[in-house]
Amino acid sequence: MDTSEKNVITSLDVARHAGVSRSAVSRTFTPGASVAPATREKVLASAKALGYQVNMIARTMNKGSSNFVGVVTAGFDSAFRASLLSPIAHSLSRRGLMPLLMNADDPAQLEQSLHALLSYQIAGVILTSASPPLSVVQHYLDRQIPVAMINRGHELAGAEVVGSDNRAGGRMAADALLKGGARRLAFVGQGAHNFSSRERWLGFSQRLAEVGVEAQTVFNETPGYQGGMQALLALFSQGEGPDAIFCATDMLALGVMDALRFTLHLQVPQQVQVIGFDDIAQAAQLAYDLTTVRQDSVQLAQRAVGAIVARGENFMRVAEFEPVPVTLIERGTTKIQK
Amino acid sequence: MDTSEKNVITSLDVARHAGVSRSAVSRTFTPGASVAPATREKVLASAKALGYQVNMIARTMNKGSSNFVGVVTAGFDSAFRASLLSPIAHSLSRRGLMPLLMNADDPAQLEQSLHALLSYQIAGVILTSASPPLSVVQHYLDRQIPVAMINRGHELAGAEVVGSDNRAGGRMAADALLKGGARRLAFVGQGAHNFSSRERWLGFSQRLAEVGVEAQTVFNETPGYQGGMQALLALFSQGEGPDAIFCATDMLALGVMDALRFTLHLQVPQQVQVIGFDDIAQAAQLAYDLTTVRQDSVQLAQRAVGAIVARGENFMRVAEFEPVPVTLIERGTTKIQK
DNA sequence: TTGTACGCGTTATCAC
DNA sequence: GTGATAACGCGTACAA
Repeated sequence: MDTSEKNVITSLDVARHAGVSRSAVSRTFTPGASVAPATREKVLASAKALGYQVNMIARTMNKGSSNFVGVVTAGFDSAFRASLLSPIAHSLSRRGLMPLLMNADDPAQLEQSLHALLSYQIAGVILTSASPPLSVVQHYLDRQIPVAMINRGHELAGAEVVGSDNRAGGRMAADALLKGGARRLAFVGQGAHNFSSRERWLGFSQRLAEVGVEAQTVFNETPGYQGGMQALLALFSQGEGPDAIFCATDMLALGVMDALRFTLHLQVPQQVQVIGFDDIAQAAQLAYDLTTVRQDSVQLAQRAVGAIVARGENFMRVAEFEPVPVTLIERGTTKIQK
Repeated sequence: MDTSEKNVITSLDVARHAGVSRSAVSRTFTPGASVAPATREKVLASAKALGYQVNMIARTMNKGSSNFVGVVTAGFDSAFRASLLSPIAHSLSRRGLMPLLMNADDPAQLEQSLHALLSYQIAGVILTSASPPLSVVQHYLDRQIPVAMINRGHELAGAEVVGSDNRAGGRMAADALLKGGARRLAFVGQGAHNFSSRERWLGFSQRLAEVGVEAQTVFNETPGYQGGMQALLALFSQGEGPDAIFCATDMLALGVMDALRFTLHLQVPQQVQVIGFDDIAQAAQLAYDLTTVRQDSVQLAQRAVGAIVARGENFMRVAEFEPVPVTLIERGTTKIQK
């Protein structure tokens, strides 16, 4: 019972079944081709009958470019980045593009992987991570492959940049804390090399400067929950300590909150107000109920995908950066006075 | 300055540069081919000089199968599933395979997408979601494409099944709660159609039966945090309510805890003990400090990838299911009595 | 509008 | 061990 027949249907099979030529079949499945409605019908009928679908690999080979889009992400454990992944996959799929996943956790491996992507004739690359080396990214641009970066600086001419209005978010945070009566403000962020963290701090401190206040700042290399705890203990290790803290990410804020409550036994928000950034799902849980600045991850994803597509059609297009609006979500870690 | 030269290097370019034939180049880059060390050296040198890399698309077309592996996931928002994604990508990459991401959030779209994967000559599919329709999966098996499913039942002959030892985990949870003096036990799980949830409940209730105890159970259709809150309120809506609760996932447990603490104002673990399942990062945060049964996601990922590879080499191999061990992580939501 | 013929870059087969 | 040659399945200029 050796049924090792080639079970795969090609355009030739469909052509024969429909009594037309292979090119007729090809044209039927090529958007924007010229086929007579009659033959088109015949072909589609035969295709459905045989279960034919275009071999994307063959199509890619002869057209020279695919519908693969590399999605580079470091740390799916980051809740916000994970929340970006789903809408990205969705947006790509809606436009007939295929997400090729690329893990950027290991910087050494990453450079290889990014280079390897080139041999797949990819249609573009989306970077959601803060880390990938720009040297490799330049390779893509040299080969006319569109690159979109989310929440990064405009360090690379020719790369599309999509991002939230981080500065406005920082200003919102400042206003909210001031409105709650804050007098000694602090900022907790990630390493100064981190673009979005720096932007949020800039917005925050600029707003404070306008009202003549200066904020204490801690840039911690350790990200996330642990980083937040460390940063908080550093803030309180000398002097009086702040009565209001703006954190560059929600995860930092959760660490800050837990260190405040369980290590220093301080009340949030009565003694110390806290604001985060991102609005991850966890921020809404009752144990934290964190006031935060929400990023619109669906919007970010759509813009990144849109940018890839647009630049695919015209690689030399002028990219104008327009930040995606953010929203203050007021919950229980700030004091609202009506 | 129209530099629209074909900038891409092919094996022919390398062949010419090295003064050999195209075949020699191809053999050099084909694992397990026979090339004279001397020519091999020449080829590699030329390849490096020109910046050549094998065109994977052309290779795929010629060989009839690619190194793409479809990774099907519903809801990256689920922390545990997200934690699976990173090791899967890593394991695949170590074996020279490429993860093609597939979002299963929209069931209607999913069936199309899964079908579309076929036109990419994929080498296999890994399902981490509980939902995908088995009908489509059968298509893959019919075409001799390996399929690995994580934490699902053996519903499909020929599909590789990888999973945690869910029953043992349920037993551990029972023992831990009993050891803490529990008398009125309850189980909170996801809909009965959910395989791993059911298995965990089976282990739990079997262990309890051995000591002559019966548990109250709530199977809630709503998953995650919200589902946990709902389930808990249901448990306490009549009668005395349990003094110990085993939840099929950590997210359910977090919802249960917050409803206990913030809605019913009960003490955890003094009045009610809680145990979760998964050990997501959030379980270790001080605000919850949740005792839980840890799944080894790295191990699960490696096995799934290994299964794909093994079955790719021999599609008819006999797959023996061996559950991945789980570990009880004791934290602050159970009472430990030495 | 339709069919014919060629090329995309690679690997497998076959003589040498 | 090496080099020529034939596929792989598709899109598309070209001629009809």
